[in-house]
Amino acid sequence: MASHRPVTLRKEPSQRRSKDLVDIIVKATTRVLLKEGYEGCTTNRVAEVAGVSIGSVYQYFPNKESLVVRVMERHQEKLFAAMSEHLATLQDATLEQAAKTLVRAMLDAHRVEPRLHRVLREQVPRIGALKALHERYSAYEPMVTAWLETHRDQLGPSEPGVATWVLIAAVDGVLGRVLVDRPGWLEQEQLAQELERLIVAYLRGARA
Amino acid sequence: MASHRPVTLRKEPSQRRSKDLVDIIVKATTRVLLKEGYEGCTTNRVAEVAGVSIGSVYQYFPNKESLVVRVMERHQEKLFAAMSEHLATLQDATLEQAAKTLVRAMLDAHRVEPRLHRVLREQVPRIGALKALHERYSAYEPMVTAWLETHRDQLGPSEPGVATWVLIAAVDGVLGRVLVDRPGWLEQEQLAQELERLIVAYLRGARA
Amino acid sequence: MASHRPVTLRKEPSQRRSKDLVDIIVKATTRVLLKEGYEGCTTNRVAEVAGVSIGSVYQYFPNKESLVVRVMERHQEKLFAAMSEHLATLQDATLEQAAKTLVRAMLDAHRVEPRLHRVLREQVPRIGALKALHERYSAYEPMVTAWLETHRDQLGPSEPGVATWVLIAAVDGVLGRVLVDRPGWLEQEQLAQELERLIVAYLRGARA
Amino acid sequence: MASHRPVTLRKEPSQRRSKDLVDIIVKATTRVLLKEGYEGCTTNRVAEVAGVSIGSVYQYFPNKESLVVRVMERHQEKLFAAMSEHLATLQDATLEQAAKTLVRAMLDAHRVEPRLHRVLREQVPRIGALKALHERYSAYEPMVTAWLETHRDQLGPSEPGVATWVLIAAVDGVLGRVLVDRPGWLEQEQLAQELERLIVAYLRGARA
DNA sequence: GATGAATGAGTTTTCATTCAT
DNA sequence: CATGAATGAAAACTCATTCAT
Repeated sequence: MASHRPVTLRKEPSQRRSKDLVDIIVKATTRVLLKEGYEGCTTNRVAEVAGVSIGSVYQYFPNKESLVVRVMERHQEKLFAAMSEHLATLQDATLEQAAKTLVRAMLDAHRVEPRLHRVLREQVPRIGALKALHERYSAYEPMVTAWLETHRDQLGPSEPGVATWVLIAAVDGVLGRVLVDRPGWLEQEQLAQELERLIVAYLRGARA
Repeated sequence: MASHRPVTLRKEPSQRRSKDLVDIIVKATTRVLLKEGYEGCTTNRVAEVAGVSIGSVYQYFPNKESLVVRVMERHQEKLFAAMSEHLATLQDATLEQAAKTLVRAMLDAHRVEPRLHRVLREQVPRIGALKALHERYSAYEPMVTAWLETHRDQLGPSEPGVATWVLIAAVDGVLGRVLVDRPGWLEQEQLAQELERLIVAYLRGARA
Repeated sequence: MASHRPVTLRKEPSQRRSKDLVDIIVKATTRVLLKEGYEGCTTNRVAEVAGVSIGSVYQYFPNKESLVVRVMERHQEKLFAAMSEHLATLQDATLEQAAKTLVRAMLDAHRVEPRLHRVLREQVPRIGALKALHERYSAYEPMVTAWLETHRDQLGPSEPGVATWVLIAAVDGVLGRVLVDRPGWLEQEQLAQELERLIVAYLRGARA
Repeated sequence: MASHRPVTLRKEPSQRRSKDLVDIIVKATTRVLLKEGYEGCTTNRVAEVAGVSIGSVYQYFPNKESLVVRVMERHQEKLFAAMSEHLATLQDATLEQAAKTLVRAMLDAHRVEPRLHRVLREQVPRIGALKALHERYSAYEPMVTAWLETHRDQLGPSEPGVATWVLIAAVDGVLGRVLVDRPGWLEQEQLAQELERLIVAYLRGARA
């Protein structure tokens, strides 16, 4: 189904000039992705927007997918940076503070480049890519799990690993849907509060 | 970006023979979607798999998208049927029972044809379609909201409308992620329990 | 180049009902030709507009071209009728009267259904058909030639046969161009006068 | 009816190689147009005859029509060149000389590539194209009008502008018909004489 | 005869990718 | 290294025509 093709750079750009080149191409890909969507994101168009010859694109990127993957990676890095700042303060937080922190972190992540985020989520149809997105996106899971483990006494019956996974999937699911169906809500305090409540309640655990 | 093309049938199949034809074509589309993904789902391939001439496909379907939309609609109908059975019992349920019901309903929906569900979620990149999917998918929201409204006293501070939206987005988000990253979990009791706990806790509401 | 396919009716419609049918189809073809042009004039569209099944169309017309040819023939008949009335009075006319008559005749012919006339001239690309158009269109040439032969003494040096041909081609050329480039002129007296002058002058003949 | 699609080149061929390419394609289009007519002139056939990949055709030509338009333009240029030579001598001509010049000019134009000329006239059914053809074709009208204006005293009652238009339409009509119905006449001196007579007579003006 | 569902060869056009310059 | 002309497989879609009912 998903034929597996290479998505890594053909060669690491070593010199200054080639680094710039790769950068320009990735930025152009982003721009095209935003303006024309995934379907409209043709390699020739990217080259044109980058002001670079199509040959130069293929010098570094083995195929079209690798371009998009690279855009995703860049985006992830930014997300991760945005979240890390928040999550660094997690360790000594109370449950309420932790929830607040996590929500702010994920909201901030979604605010980095919401339109790009949305395009990447919706329009990038390749399975492999989507999975990769999830994996990298969850690179901070361990931080959350760690916190849960050191606060197990205050928590309900869920396993820290599972709870982390469920929590992040849930919050991310809500945010993803907000992005598509209710973009305005991203800036509303009420959304943050609902999500905090969701987290606190779930973690504190209501025994049935 | 998302050029809007018609997605309704060219003409309603009236005779027996044409109804069968449309049915065969939709089934073939499903099969191709499953085996080759959205990108591999070409009109010619669909015709071939359906054992029907390409012209016959275009007799009823104005374009490729309309094929996929039709598959989605069929799937929705099945989902909705699967959920409705469960949700019919909602009205007099306690909070715990309601949570259980909702989770079973959504789990069942995801079990109807999980691989198709996944492909439709992941591989159908067209915005319009995705939104339509959400809308139809949420046709049962009112039932949940209704329940919430009649049990407001047992609930936390969230508005019923908002709570429904958040809840469904959250559970759906988790299930969607399960589908992609942990397909095995669909059959595990633990997942259901976590989700029930999530729902009950959120609704009962933990005041900070 | 122009593959020669049959353009005559499959069978003469004998019964009243079939005559009506053929008539309806031809009228529908005309309508489609006018509204959508030659390219948009598909057999299925014609059948639809005629409110008749496509099978019925092929019952009488062996192929698409034959439809258009039939429209042309009908149009010719009308033209011819329109002209004949005028030309019947030709025999005893003076040169000036004859010119006037000829011009009125051809103008009237072009006024019968100018838009259809134009479409037939411009949009019907088939050589065979065009030639047939010319031939039938010139069915009245003999009348003109006859007049010329009985008034040879008043005329310049041109051969009656050649003069007729040239004259008709010239006037028709002007009118065809008027139809395309200056449709408004069709109703202007000045055009008629210019053409009369052209005819009289040419026939009276200016010896160099 | 006449959907308006772009007919200009996608990009100007700059390098030697691409200029040749465009040239080869246009020539191939001409050849196909001549051999198979407009209907048979498919882009794939053109590419094949040009010995070029279909992709290369679409590199420069946005669609099929633009190919034909380009052929027309080339033809016009040749016509115009052929006529200009003759018409350059018009200014000091007597009426008889002017008529001769005009006829020679138009005859020469029709002799440049009579079969192509005929195909372009007959087989190019698109309205826009036909009008454009007329306009470009009449680029020399002003020269004729200018001559008429400086020789008004020798002329009959017609307005120079109108007279030019009528004259050219008439002669062109005759020649067009010759092309289709009597191709042999193109080389006959008698045709030229008739046309000269037509022109002189009309311009000198026979008052009714 | 009439119907209209079904056909499928044939069109236009795109776009990832290569490779000669 | 960079260029961008050239490639061509493959996609979406049309429409004249047939033929089973």
